[in-house]
Amino acid sequence: MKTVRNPAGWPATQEQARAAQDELRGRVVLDEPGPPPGTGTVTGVDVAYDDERDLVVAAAVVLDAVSLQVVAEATAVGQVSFPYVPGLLAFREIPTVLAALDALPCPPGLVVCDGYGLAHPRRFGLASHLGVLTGLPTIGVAKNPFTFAYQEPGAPRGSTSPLLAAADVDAAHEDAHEDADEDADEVGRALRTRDGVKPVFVSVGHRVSLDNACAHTLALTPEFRLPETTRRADSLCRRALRETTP
DNA sequence: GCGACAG
DNA sequence: ATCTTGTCGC
Repeated sequence: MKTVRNPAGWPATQEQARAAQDELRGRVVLDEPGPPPGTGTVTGVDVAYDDERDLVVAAAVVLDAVSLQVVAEATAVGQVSFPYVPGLLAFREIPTVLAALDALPCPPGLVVCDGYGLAHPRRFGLASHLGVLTGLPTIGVAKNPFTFAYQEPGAPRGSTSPLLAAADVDAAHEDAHEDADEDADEVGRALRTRDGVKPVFVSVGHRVSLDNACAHTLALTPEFRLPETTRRADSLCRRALRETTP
């Protein structure tokens, strides 16, 4: 496990980071359904921080999509090079996550991120960003709704409700249709993965439809609220952080 | 101006 | 994210 360096030209300021998002956003592919749920492999990525030493450890864990058994895993260590700013999470996590993905001995298949994709202030969250940089199909599964409005889904597992972002009133030309409920965009879904338990917040990253993103998330939550991919990656990067003693 | 704010 | 005791339940 070797330490990572940022890609050349990686943004150093918030202004550069927002500009990078605005430019890369156009490369997101939204018209592909993505791999069918229950086929191939699914990979979870997550990171853990050491504030004392400004270290970040990333983990990538590949699961068989049917058995959810671990097929492969890898970790990477990096220096934290960006502060936590809501909306700019990717610039803190992605360089080390890329290194962990590179260290895998097999293709990742669908990548499940801890955070957002389209459900983002500039429609370019962590999952979208990772997808554009790798070309891989990605989705985001977040634990919190951020600032997006949503109705509480029904109590049974599998229930959903749209995550709504206020539409751009200036560009929407709402006058063209008088229908109600046309003044908001569905940027993701609140998805109940366990009966009566707080939902997770699913959004598309890259090259996956929202329906498929939700189906994958349900297939990954036979027992717990969070996807098995996220749980495995979370425990691995925490363990790797504990065992990192420079 | 003030509050809210993925991880 | 991370800091943390006990507790309830399978």
